[in-house]
Amino acid sequence: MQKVDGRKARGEKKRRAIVEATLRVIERDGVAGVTHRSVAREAGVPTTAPTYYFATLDDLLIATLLWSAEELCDDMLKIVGSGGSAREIARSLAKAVNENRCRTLAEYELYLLAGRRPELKPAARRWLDLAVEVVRPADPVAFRAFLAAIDGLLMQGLIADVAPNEDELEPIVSFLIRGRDDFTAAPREE
Amino acid sequence: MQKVDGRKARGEKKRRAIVEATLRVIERDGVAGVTHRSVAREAGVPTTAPTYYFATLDDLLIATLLWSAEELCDDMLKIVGSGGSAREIARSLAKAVNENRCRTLAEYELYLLAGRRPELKPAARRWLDLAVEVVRPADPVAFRAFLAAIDGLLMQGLIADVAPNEDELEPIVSFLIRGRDDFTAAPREE
DNA sequence: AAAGTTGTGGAACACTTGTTCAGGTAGTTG
DNA sequence: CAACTACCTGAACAAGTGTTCCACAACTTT
Repeated sequence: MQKVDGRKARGEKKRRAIVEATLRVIERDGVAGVTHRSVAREAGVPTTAPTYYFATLDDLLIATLLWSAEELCDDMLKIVGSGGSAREIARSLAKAVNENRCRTLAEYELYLLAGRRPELKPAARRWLDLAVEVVRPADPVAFRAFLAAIDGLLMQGLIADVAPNEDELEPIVSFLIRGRDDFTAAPREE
Repeated sequence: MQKVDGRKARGEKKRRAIVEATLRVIERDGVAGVTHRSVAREAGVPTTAPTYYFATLDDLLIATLLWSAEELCDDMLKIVGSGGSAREIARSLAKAVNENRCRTLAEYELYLLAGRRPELKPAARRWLDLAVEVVRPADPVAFRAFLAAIDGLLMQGLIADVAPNEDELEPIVSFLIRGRDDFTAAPREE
C-alpha cells in the first residue's frame, strides 16, 4: 500500500476549508458577496488559493452547492422522513427560519442558482428524490404536495417580517400530513 | 392648473424603461448580471442614466422588485383568487415554469433578495396578504398550506430537469384544494 | 543527500465595476 | 428672443475583480 502524500492530504483539507468559508460568506452577504478574495479572507488563506483549487469562481460555487446540498439533504430527510409528529416537523421548520435563518437563506440562494445551471439541478433536488425513495409514499400526490409546502413555508418564513414560530407552523403541518397513513404505509415490493 | 414639465414626463418614462430593462437583465442573467452598464445597454440609454435616476445600484434593484412585485401580485391573485378549477390553476403554474420560466426565476431571485433587505419584505409578500384578504378563507390553515405549496411547486418546478406540465400538476393542485369550500365560503362580518 | 515532483503564494495584468463632475442640451419663463 | 432652470451625459477615476505567472517551499523518491 502506498503512503498517502502529506501534501495532498493538506490540500484536501484546505480545499474543504475554502468551501466551508464560501458557505459562510454566502450566509453573511449572499452569493453576490462571493469573490476569490472575500472567500480567501474568510478562510484565512492566500488570495490565490481559491483560484488554485477551483479553476473558476463558478466551480467554487458549484462545489459549495454540492456540499451544502448534502447537508440540506440530511436536514430535510430528518424533517420529512422520520415519521415525526407534526410538532416535531414544525419545530424543525421554525428553527430553520429563526436560529438558522442565514443558513436557510444561503441554501435557497444556491437552490435558485440551480435554476440557471442545469448541472446543479440533480444536486439541488436530491433531497426530494431521496425523500420519495425513503418514505415510499402510497399516495405520491399527497406527498408531493407536502414536500412543496415545506419549501413554500420556509421561503415565506424568510420574507415574513417576523418569522413564524413552532406554534404557528404546527397546525399547518398538521393539516398537510393529516391522513399521512396514505403515504407512509409504504407498499413493499415482493 | 400648471402645465406638466415635458422634461419631467420624459424623465419618468425613461426611469420606467430602466426598471423594465433591469427586469429583463435579471431574467436573462440573474441578479448577478445587473450592473449600471448592463442595464443601460439593455435599455438603450447612456451609461450614466441608471446612476442618474437611481442613487445607487441597490435602489435600482429595490425599485425593480417593487415594480415586479405588483405584476407578481396580479398573476398570483389570478391563480389563487379566481376560484378557478384545479385545472386552471395547474395550467397557470405550468405556464410559469415553462413559457415564463425566466420570468419566474427572476421573480424568485428578487423574492429571495427580500430576505436580506427588510425594507423589501412587505412588497415581496404582498400577494400573500392580498390573497388572504381577497379569498377570506374560513379555514386559514388550509389556505396557508395551499399558498405555501404554490411557492414550493413553482420553485421545485424550476429545478426539475424537465419542468412539470399541466397534467402532472393538476392532481397535486386538486389534492390541495379538496374541501376548498372550507376556505372559499368566506364568512361576511355583519 | 540529491533530484524530482507537487503544492503554494505574492506580484502583476487587463478588465469591469460604481460613482463623480463639469459641460452641454432641452424646455420653460420673463 | 434672451435668461434661466432643470435635466442629462460623456469622459474620467479610484477601487475591486478574476486570473496568470513564476519563484519557491514542502514533500517524496532515488
